[in-house]
Amino acid sequence: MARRRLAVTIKHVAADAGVSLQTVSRVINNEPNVRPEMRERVQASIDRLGYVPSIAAQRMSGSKSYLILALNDRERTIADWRARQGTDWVDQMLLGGMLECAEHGYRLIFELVDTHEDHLERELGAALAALQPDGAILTPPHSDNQEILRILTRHHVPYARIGALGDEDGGSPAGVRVSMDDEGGARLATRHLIDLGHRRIGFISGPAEYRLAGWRVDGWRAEMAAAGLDDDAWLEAGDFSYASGARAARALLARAAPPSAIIASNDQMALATIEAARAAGLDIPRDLSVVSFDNTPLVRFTTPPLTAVDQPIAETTATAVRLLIEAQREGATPPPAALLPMTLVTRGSTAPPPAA
Amino acid sequence: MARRRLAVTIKHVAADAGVSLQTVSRVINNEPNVRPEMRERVQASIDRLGYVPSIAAQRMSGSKSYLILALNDRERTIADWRARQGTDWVDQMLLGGMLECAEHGYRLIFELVDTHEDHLERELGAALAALQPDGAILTPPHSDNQEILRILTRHHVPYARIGALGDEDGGSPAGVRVSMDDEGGARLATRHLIDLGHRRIGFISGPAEYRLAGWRVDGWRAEMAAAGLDDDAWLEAGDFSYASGARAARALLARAAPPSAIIASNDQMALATIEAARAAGLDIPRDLSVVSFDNTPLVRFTTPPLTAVDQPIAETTATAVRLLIEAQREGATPPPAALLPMTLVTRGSTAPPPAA
DNA sequence: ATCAAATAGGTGAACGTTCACAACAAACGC
DNA sequence: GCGTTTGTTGTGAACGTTCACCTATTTGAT
Repeated sequence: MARRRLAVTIKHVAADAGVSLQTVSRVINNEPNVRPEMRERVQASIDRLGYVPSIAAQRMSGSKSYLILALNDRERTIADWRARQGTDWVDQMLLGGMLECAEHGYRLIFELVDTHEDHLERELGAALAALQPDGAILTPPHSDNQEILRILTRHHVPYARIGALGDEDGGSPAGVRVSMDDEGGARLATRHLIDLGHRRIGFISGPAEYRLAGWRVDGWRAEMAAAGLDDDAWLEAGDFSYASGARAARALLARAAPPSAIIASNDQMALATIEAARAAGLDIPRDLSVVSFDNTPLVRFTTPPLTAVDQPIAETTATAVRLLIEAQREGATPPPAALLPMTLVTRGSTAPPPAA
Repeated sequence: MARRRLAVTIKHVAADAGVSLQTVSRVINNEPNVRPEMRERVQASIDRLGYVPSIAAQRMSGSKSYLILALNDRERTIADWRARQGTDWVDQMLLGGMLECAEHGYRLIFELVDTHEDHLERELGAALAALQPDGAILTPPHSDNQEILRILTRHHVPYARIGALGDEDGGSPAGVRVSMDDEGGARLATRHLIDLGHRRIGFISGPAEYRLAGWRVDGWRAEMAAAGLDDDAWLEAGDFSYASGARAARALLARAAPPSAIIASNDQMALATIEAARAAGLDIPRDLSVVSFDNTPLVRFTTPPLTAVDQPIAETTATAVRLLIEAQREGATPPPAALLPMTLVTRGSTAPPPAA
């Protein structure tokens, strides 16, 4: 089972170029105080031998580990995966983060921990001690988990919190924040419908415990008010599930003055809305316009394909990674927070309202 | 910027327990020749101090890195991600592999490399040298890329090839193989329809260059033949795209004796089949039964929800990881290949054929 | 009782890299 | 011309762990 040394190390390069280890190290890390001709000679040796520094050894001697952890809850992730739903954000998140990492020579590690109180400290601590990452990325609901922030701080691991728009991170100034503009997205959708001529625009909200659900309602309300339209008459509560969306859509369509357009706070509820409308004999978009939120692959294959507000999920993680890495360069003070805009993807489910 | 030493190391444990470093190391790695009472005492110190071995240091001294690479093509991955399609397998793959890794104290790293000839050697080599992983997982089409296999072999990194069912890996016996039983899945779907009473069962195939597409056709053919049914009359070629599925479905439905059931080789073509049938005024499942392949989240939200053959994607990666890790234990000789069964998920799109 | 083998534990070096510091040369101020 | 700064290179130790080897102690066979 001899799996021994054939890797080319810094020593080989040093010998080949006829310089000391330290000089090679300086070239690798782009440090100053190396004569250009020397630098070239060393670089030539590096290229010729195909030398690549060992991350393990670098980490050992106090340098970076070039690893960034993306923290996720083990149980929830497993449950989502078993149910084959709701994990779509995972690959977008991952890819966004990974590509940005790769860009800078870092690696993203998707770390699953048990976030229950009695295991969190041990599991997260173990992961941090074992990998010694250069940063961590937190997604909701962990972005607001004070215990996690505390542990990260104790281990001196800088973090980026995603989707935590609030300023309430009183005692934890160590992290950067990256958010999506949920309110702006809702405004986009609402304005699009108003521009098409709609006056009665229904809204199916998400569960109150999700702060982003509230922001989406806020955006719709603000735009309705700006256009002088009554809003509260057409608000129905959902909880992001298909069933709740169907219920809310039926309730809206049963109104004395039913809306000519409906915005659903996520894709599943939008799909439910389509079905409910179809069951009521309505044609989309002739009789009813529907706008969705999230823009998962689901909504491109409905009939008609759904107009949807697109969340920049991948960009969010990418931004988090970038801010984290930039913060490592000493002297740099990156902005403590970033807000990413949402966009509206117009497809076939929206049209002017039926001539009344 | 002092980011210095507060980590608890093996030295602290040794001092605390009053033994040598080596003894602690023996306890950590469950090696023999330690008295039970000694082992207990050391373990107690470990627990009390919350010690976790540093993976970087372990790797340094010739032990494992506890990292497994999941190789993917950078360009294709990025393209898929941009298009927001076809990446669903990514998270299933990742999660399956990651959970299995976590189970054994390993980590899965999703590594994107440029697989174009002139960059492959350098990029892959750099990744292997930098991370020194204990194994690599290859998915189609990389499973059959001889250049990749060669590089991995040269770096002494064991690998698992997914979806490479063939025995044609002449000179590369170092790897294990994990495949899904595409043929068996197609047989399941076909038999299900036969059991429901269908006699004319159409099949929409995938592109010929995908070997799995051929295996699916084989399964359908075998089962049809076993039931004494004519097959070739109801085979239409598709290429996994929505458009090709629509074309194939229309062709099938236009036959003089149209099929009472259609199996599509993937989900997108199944969706297209539904639309084509609906456009032709057919009710599903009353007039036409439809079975899909892949079982992505898409098909749970159609009307009706689709009966589908489920691919054990996550289980595939998990198995690959398990075989890879088991192979590390010396003396162990894991099976060189595993074949995972597919299952049929019965939903609302299949029913007995209309009484003729 | 004697000697060989097995078991339990310890010691120093090694892994590949960077850090702190020393050494030397060149450039600068006066 | 002399001390001082600045730039360039080298040296030895350190990081945290395991490996190879060594020394006791215990066990067992004769």
